[in-house]
Amino acid sequence: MNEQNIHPTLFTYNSLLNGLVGSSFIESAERVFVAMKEGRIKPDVVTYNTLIKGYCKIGKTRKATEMVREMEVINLEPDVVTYMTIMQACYSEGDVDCCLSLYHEMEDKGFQVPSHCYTLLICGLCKTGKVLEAYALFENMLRNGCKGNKAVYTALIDCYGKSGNSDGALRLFERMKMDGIEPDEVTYGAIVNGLCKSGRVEEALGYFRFCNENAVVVNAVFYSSLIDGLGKAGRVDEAEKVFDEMAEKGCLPDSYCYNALIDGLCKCGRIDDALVLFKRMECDGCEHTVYTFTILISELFRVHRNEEAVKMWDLMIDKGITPNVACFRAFSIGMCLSGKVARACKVLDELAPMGVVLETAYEDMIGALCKAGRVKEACKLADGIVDRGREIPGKIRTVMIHSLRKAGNADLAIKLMHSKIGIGYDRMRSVKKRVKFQTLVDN
DNA sequence: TTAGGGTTAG
Repeated sequence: MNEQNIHPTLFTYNSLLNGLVGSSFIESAERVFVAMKEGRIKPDVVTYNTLIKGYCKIGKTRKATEMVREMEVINLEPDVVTYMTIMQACYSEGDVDCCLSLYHEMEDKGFQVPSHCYTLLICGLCKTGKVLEAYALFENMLRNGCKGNKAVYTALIDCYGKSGNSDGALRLFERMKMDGIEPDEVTYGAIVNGLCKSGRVEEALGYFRFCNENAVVVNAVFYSSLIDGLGKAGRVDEAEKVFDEMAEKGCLPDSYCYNALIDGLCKCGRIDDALVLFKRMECDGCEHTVYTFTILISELFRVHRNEEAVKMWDLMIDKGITPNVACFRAFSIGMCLSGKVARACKVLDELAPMGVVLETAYEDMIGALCKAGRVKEACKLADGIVDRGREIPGKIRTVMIHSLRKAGNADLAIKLMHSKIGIGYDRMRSVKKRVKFQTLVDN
């Protein structure tokens, strides 16, 4: 046996490292890595890439990036795999800017940019709604000899649809087929969603029929878009039919489907049917979500069933569902307009210790009151907010001015702009004369 | 021995 067979080779080390990283034994991998650096066989680019993958896998993208710098220090050139590993991690974290800068770095270094790199960039840009940049990169991708793929086309189609350009989406759809890429249920889902969002429900139904006739199995995402589109177009009876049909076809409605139908029923004034479906949702084993509650709370307030709306809110909190900004907006606006401004503020205070911070809450409440012409109550609320030191007076003042202007009350907005209301009160809340908002409507 | 993507909501 020669020496090479007795001692572990670089290949052995790297394989060992890969196994450890694959099982998320990162600390053991680090020990092996240190041993390599101190030993006879020095780490190579594969060693580094493997460890970088390990860091990315456990969410330590920063540490992974530091490893690249370490490579540069020892004159070990990072390769395409190094860049792609980190880019994949950035993509998973939703950091498209990081992906872009890695891409530019690769280009600067003269690397052959892999097709998957373009895929990640285009999908990332589409997710953030940057349709033009995404399309420009798509053209780059083709120019550089890469072929379009299902994910790229679907992401672009979805992004075009969401930006209100369904015609652009349909053109890409045709191009995709010409390119020899077969659309699947996800692609059709994106098409249907885009069409529904721009009110082209009839065409969406056409694609639905096409899928049914051509053995394209429609999934719950597709159904939810269609149910939502039909409901928003006031065709809730058809939405109900589609909803029932999906279960018959063995596709269980998920919370998106329930919420879309509940919303459609509300929009058609069938709140009681919506409440029945709300109960059925739970019985069918489908969890209520913050969206379910938001839809129902808004609608109950809208039809002045205020008590029930409040009960709905309490039920949500009892169930441990955390309200988001939109949900609290629906609740607080309803409360303000039904004259319970103080109660809405109290609820907001109670949410803070639960770790729920709703940044625009006061703006929404002041805005709703101004819009309803209830400026006096808006002023009282504004004073209350400043009294409790919840916001700096200057910000509340700006909010009031914007709200008044938006509500068409330009006279009061100008009066507030030129007055000293809210000013003269410093951030340290030392006692200083402060002119109350209330004085705006007192005389 | 090292990198893999896309669709749903007020």
